[in-house]
Amino acid sequence: MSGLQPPRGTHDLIGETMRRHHHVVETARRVLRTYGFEEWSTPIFEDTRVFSRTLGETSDVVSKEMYTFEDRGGESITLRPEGTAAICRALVTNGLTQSLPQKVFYHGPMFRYERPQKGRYRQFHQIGAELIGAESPLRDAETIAMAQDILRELGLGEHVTLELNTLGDLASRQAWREALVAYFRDHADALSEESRIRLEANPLRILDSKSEQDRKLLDDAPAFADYLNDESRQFWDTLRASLQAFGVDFVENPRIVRGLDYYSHTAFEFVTSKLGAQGTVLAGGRYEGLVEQMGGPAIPAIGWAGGIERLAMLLDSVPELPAGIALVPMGDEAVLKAASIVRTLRSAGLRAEIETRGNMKKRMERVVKSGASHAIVLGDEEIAKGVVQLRDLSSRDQQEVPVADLVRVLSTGRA
RNA sequence: GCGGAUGUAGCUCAGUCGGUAGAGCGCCGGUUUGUGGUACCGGUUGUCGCGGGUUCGAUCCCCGUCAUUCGCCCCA
Repeated sequence: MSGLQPPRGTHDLIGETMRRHHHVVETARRVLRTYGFEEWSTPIFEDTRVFSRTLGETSDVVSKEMYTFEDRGGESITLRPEGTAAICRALVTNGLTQSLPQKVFYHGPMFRYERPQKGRYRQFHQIGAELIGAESPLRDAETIAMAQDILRELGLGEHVTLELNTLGDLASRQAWREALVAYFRDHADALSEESRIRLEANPLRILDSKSEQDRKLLDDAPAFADYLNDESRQFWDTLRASLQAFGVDFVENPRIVRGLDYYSHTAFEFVTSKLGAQGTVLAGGRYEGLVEQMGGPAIPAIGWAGGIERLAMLLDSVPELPAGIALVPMGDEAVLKAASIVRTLRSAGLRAEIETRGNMKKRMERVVKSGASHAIVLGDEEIAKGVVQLRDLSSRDQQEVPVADLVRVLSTGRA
């Protein structure tokens, strides 16, 4: 109870928590394969510039949430706060900009120095996918469809809705941003204190504000739709048509913006109301300048990342270990015999364990509690005859089975 | 970084108007080491989150701290 605790915002993945976590990753991995995505694993720490350059110096993540330190050689190192920048770095480092598209997924721990809350940790886990070399909005739609498939496979289809927005291209966004800043400057008095700060640092964030006074102001703010140039508008139209073609339902939400600077055009979030303030469960968008910032050519990409802890908390059912077979040997000789039987069962792919503690009643109690489907009881008498007692724990039927026939009986269910 | 709540056995929680603590569940053993989750009997568990202060005496009061949780910020 006292003594050493895990550091603030970290937690141990044990038992049910770990099974849920694992189920999320395994399910995602299965779906991702069907889309032709391949798994990459990049270092957990990187040269600080990988993140500081690309995420935008003014973003909160870079300015106050990164775990940055100097290593013994004097290099500035950062524990990765997200996955995308590192994937782009790896793409360039490994010379893969010549062979596009690259369809990549990853999962693992990320680190952000934030105030912990339910579903928000300092070390948390993400699973993410990046399609680098995404030539058309069709790829955006496909990548979003993939995310939706994963959520459905996890049984979260009912809990989660897709919210979609366009951020336009750089030119559209700049024109709109100027109009927006001008508008808010004129109404600075009516803005909340926080939004007045955002006005200078990251004005698009004001759209996201939860303050009521800001919301009122937003109704009359310049609408982005009026600033979309033809190219951006066409992209947006094609994206929505493609999503429909892939069978993806979505809700347009003009207030969706991105915390990180490298996004353009597509921005989306899968949202739930079941996790309090941490409602976003998976989010992503299109980014066009990131590979270039890593020293490669300008390559457009689309990607997303999901919070594994948040997804795991939403799962209705908890995956269990497969039911096993329990050996209950009575007597020293029987224990050794059980060891050899258990070995045979395991090499046949069955889960098998030996129960040796306590009297027979206690052993059977533990065996039943462990969720085993069968018990195998053996003592001197059985050993002499070369058989075991095989007991089906749900029907309570017990039969005598020759040791040599065990695997066959267990896998076919008949003698 | 800001504001609120919480912290007692492995778990859920009660309690002491200040005299070092309890219930249920769980766990362990027993009812002849050859048979089932329910029965009966017995047993086990705590630096009452940590540090300091007040007091003859603190788990209880005060201060600090750590952690959890809810909201803000931000985000997955």
